[in-house]
Amino acid sequence: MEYNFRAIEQKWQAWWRENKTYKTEIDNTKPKFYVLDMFPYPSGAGLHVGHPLGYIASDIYSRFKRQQGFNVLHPMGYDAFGLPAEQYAIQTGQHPAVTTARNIARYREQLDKIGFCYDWDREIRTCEPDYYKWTQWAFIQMFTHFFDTQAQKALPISELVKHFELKGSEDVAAHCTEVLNFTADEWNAFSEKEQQEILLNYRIAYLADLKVNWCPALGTVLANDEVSEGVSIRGGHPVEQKVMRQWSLRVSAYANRLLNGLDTIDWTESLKETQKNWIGRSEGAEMKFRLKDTNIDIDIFTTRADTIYGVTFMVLAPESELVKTCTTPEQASAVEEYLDWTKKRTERERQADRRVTGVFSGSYAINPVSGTEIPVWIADYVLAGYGTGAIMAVPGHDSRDYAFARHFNLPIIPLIEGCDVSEESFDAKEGILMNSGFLNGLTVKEAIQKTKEYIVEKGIGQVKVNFRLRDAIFSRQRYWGEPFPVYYKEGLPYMIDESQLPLVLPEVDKYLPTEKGEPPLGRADNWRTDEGYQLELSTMPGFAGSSAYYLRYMDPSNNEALVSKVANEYWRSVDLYIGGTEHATGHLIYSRFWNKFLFDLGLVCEEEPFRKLINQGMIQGRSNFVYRIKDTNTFVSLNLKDQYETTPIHVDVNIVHNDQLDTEKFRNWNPEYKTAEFILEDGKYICGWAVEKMSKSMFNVVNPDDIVERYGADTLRLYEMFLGPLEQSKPWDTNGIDGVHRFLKRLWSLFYRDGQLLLNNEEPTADELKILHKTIKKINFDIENFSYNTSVSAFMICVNELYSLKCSKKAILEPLVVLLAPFAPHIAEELYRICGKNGTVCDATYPVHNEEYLVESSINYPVSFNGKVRFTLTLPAGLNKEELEKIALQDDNTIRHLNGAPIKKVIVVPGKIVNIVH
RNA sequence: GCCCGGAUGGUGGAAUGGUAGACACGAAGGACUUAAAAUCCUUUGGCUUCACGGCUGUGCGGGUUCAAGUCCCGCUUCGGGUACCA
Repeated sequence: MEYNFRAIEQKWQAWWRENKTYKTEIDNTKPKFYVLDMFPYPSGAGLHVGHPLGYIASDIYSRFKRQQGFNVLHPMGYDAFGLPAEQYAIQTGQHPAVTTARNIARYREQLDKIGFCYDWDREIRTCEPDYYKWTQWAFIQMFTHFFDTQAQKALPISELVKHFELKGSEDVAAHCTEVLNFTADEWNAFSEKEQQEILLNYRIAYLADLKVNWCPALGTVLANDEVSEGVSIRGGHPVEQKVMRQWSLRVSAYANRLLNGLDTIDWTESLKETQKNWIGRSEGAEMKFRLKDTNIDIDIFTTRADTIYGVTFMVLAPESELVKTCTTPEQASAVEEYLDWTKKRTERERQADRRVTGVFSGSYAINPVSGTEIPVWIADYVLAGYGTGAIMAVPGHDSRDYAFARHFNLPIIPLIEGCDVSEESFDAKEGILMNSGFLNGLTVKEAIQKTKEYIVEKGIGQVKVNFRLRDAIFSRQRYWGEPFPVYYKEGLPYMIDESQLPLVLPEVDKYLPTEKGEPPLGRADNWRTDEGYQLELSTMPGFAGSSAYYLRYMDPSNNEALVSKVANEYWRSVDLYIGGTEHATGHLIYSRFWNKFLFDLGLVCEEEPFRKLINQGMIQGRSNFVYRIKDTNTFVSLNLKDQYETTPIHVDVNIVHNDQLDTEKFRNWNPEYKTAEFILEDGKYICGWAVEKMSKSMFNVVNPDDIVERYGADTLRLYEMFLGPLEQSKPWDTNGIDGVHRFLKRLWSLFYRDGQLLLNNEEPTADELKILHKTIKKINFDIENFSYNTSVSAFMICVNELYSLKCSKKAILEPLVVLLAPFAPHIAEELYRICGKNGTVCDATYPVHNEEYLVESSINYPVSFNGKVRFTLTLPAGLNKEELEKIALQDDNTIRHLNGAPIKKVIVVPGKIVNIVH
């Protein structure tokens, strides 16, 4: 019997399906383990070979944990709402639901071929009403809650209303968009409309006029993490700033908890670092600068309170409300001109063009500490959205202020002893203060502290922590997303009743904005409540559906709740989450926020959703090239190309094997090459190669189906792991896959050769036991450390050694098969049966190594001279230092190497090495 | 600019401070075969030597150590993230 991977894999995939091998239920007799993959967006292109990398890694871990006796939850689903399906719908008129379903079917077919142990009964699709009902439901909860800054948690908005009724805005500890002041009497006298408007200022899901990232090409606003360098991440379209009334989530309220929570989870340092930077906590001081001859204060935020004596001007963001106040009649036209100009600039222009620009407002402010009079400027290097939208400029010690001061000829005062500010500012937070009144002689650190105390004491400021993290804009002017459970009455938003959920996405005639410029839902017939109120026209963004999906897997068909208490308390949180690093500032922030919110409401029992997280590296493409001789249809092999003038041309990597071109296939690949001629080397056409992005246009996309067809799923799984460390980016190179396939064939040949079953019941020798147990030890260690590439080599070494011993003993091979099962489940299942077992190998107990078999009777000692190894000595284990030294020094080789030189020192490390210093 | 990763043969990559290059691909040679595929065996960092062996070698320059790919300092370079965040 040959290793017939096609028959074996089909057989076991069918068997697993029929026997519901991967069905998971709550089982209180077993410890749980939750392994999750970041679910894919089902694109039209299907899976390429890079996608399954993380899925295979998590699959191995799931199977390993199951064999260790855990009850493993390992689900899969689809992040099915999104822009590409909608863009496709605009082009073709096909309903995105149709194309999405088709893409999902294709994904499923591809996934099934790889032999994953997903419990498909738990599959979710974010675009299904049964699923997005809970996304809408969560949104309603966010609307009806506010964030109490004292308690640091979400509380019902009704409690805030109670507070307003009794005390007005006094002593309110609620995270808000802007600080409001009103008395209880005023509150009670407000109209319903006024009250509702005020409450929006506090709700966790709120509607507000915001400066947003507007992407005209996509016809929608985008969140900060969906924009990079002034263009949209999806599609690369320009993004501009625009004020619009939008739904937002008060993520910033959770900034502190999002930051602190990082210390409690097992994520890579680099990912935590990225999140820390994104959250951007900075501790500083807020200070009031009085506008000269007025009673108006300008609030500024600074982390360098110590530099207060070096402030030579102030800058307001162009959008600041104080711009009007500060602008004098003489400067009015110049200021207006500047504001017009900044308004017209897109975010991209602003970022690309770092010229120093700004305008003097005409006003002066008074430094509250030194009493100095300083000019107030307006410039767009100060951002309205951060801090107070105004700064005190210290050109001596801030490079942006320095550039500004130089450009407009404003004074620069050095504040640190010995610093040179003639060419550039001194930004480092170190040194001894000078020119700074009562701060002179202090270190920067001491001075910051002292200034803070001083301003608090004098009532000119307060200590303040600022976060960079912004609230998440939650509206998209698009069709293919979750409808908001919102209707409007007199221009104010209200939630539809929870009993009305899900609010199902309506049909539209076209997936484009209306003539009036409303979002596509404006085209839907009767998009109103039963009472006739207009429903919200925007839909939710991509991250809405992915923010709590891990909870839904725990209890996917529950109609009463997002997740039942029982299911949540059993499965708790994700123990291992594997996915790409590109979600560091989007999904992984939003779902942590969402989970914390649900935690505050007592709906989930764990505050952090993902206990351990691993980022699999990106699989890059490896392109192949052929070299066409200029103006001909003749192609020259790689190593001969320098003799001609050639043009490199991308060639489909699927017609190249080990860099050798299949010239016949090449002729058929494209009619243009039908008559191609080749100049060969050694009878072969060798292609050049380069590592590039995996994409259709580079002809380097490799489809997992093709690999499965040619080598089988087990080979694909092993090979993806064998490529290199999981977390490292690496090019996909099919060269080398033969080695992994050969390994499986060789393993098979320990059982069957030339049609003969070799498997026997003979007693294993000590050597054979040592090989097995050494492998068990190594594999267990490697799996726990996610070092799957070295596991695969360990399996190869094991099989090679057993092969050379001609070992076909069941006592050795059966545990080996169980050990291999997480990596190559199909062949393992088949061989397990050949060993005479009945159940599935998935439930076979994972082997544990026995140290007794690993004891070495002799040790190979390298003997080195001045650290250079010259020869080795094979000596019995258990010799002590003195014995080892004596033997080594007496050895002929030692005498020869020393050649009479005196010995200075001998280092002996028992079990390791002997080093002779001379 | 800042932050985080990398850099080891022709290639992918191994190596708790202790024999650098495990394992695999590729290449070369050989066995089997009418032939090919498959399989098996041998060699394979570079230089040098008939050979034993020697020299050299983990991006570059220093250092610590009996011993450095591994630790420390200073660079070079390639990826990734982030960017007027005061």
